[in-house]
Amino acid sequence: MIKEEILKNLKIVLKKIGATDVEPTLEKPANSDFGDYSTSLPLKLTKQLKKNPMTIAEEIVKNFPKNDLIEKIDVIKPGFINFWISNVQLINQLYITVKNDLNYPEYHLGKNKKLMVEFAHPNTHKLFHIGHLRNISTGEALVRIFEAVGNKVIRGNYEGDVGLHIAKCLYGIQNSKFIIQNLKTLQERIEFIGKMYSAGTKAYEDDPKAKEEILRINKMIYDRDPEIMDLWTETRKWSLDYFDLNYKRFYSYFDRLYFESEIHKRGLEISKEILKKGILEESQGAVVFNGKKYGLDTRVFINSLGYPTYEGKELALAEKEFSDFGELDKIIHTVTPEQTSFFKVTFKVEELIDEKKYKGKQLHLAYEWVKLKAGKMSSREGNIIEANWLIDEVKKKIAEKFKCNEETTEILAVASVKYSFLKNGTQTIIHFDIDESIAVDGNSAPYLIYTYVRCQSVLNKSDFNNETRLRLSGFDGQAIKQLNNDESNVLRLINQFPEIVQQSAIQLSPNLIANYLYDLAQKYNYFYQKNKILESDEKIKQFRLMLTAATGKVIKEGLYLLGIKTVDKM
RNA sequence: GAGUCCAUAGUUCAACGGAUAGAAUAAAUCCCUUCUAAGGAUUAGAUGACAGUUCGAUUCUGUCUGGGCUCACCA
Repeated sequence: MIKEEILKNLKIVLKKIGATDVEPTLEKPANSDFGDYSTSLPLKLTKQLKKNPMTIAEEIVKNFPKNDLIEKIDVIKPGFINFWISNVQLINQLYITVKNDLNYPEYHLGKNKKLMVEFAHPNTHKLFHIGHLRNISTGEALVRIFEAVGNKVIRGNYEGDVGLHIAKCLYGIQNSKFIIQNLKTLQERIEFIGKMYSAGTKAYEDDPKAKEEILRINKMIYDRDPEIMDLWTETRKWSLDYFDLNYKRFYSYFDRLYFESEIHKRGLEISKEILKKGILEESQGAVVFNGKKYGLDTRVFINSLGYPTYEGKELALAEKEFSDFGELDKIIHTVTPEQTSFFKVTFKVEELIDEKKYKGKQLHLAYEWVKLKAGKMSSREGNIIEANWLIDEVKKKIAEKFKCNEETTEILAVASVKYSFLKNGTQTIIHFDIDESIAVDGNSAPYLIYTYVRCQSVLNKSDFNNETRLRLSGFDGQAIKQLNNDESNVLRLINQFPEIVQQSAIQLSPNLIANYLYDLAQKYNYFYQKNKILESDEKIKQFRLMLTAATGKVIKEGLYLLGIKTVDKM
């Protein structure tokens, strides 16, 4: 990597001119007039070296080793040094991009190069809504990005299949007098349990008797009472079958599904053990963690009925997750931000249980909500947007506009929705409006995919093949002199791709890749508009075909990292 | 009340402490016998308020204003 090379050289130079204790830094200037990389080191060194920044800059440049990676080094007031990568190097990288598999710089969260990304987290008997879709889009992208930079990543998914929400749903079913055997399709079944959950929730709030009954059902589920088990097992399976279809539709899968039903017993055990050890304490009939001395909230681990809460269960989940796949460097929990207090507390308790095993090993990635522009999404108000419903709506929109076949329409619809989530930072609350939010033009997946298709189309019309690519290995001189601005912009962006991927891993930010791809597509389309490819002189034509091939490859690979498929024809 | 996250064009979003704060969309104008116009070009528009740190602040710190979320037995 050129970046590393420059940094290495800067380090040597700094030592030479007597600057100590400074880590060299390189920035990527927003404005391309300022080179491919730039550093503001001279400005930072003025105090230490007691010289003015321009003098320091000149000194650094004077001592900077000559090499053919760098074409030009500029010093610009008040004290920036700008580096320009040589065309030879850029084209060499372009060649590598087209010819070989893309190679990303590595990034690891620890020595084992192994982590778990825990995501999706739908609860059975409840709707799979657009919030889950954002979660799964984010989680899947993170998994692929971390794999790309050299990690073994385990996909975990913690699904809630016991607890009050289930009891509410089952209560609803028992009181509906509806014969569930009459429900034939999965779709009907899913809609049915959705309605029953709403009915149960309403009864729980409005009717004290119903509440009592629901609590009884809840207890029966925890105790695996035969009287309720059949219904529980059957309806649970409906949900799980449905989730499987969803995961498939969104191009995701999991190495391990964790269920609350499989861990709540152990959660209770652990909570009781650490109560004895004094980590937890009794209070008002419940077992709680008193977080005050750590500046944390007090939270309940065993409720006064003797059942483990979400917190209590989490202890067992952590135990399992950290033992199922050998030693992990990190577990990334992709969960909404209102759980921040919950995770702070459970991480702390786990650390108190076994510092060596847990401390610093977990991270709560608080990705934000998808909110409705007109009010909140709430099951009580019945205005939750189901994930599949949204995709189907977008699909209709795309079918109208693009008139492509079913398979392509499906891919574009999923791509549009995923991309519209992923182009935002994880911390951004998405204000959702069905008419505006899933744009199919502008900064959107169809735009990127269209650009990809355009690249393929050009290549297909050319004689571009392996042989001509190989002939280009000696590509230099003449063509380089003719490199114009449009070509240069695309070329430089293509060179940045591996670094962008690494950055997005470091910052846990898939949106960096999304924005980069959009930038690349824009630059390529501009180039395409202004420059003929197939009708140029042979050498230029070959070079432009290389650019086209690389652009297509990078878009496809970048979209793959975001969990988005491309098509070859639109 | 305490904690936490957030505040950028009309709207929806970008911007590792750097240089002229980028896009999309909405508006106007222009480019189709075309390598896919599902595209491209041009014009106009923004950092909530006040201090501080810094050579330099949208970014860091403090106060204020306005929001979201959380703070004991739901998950």
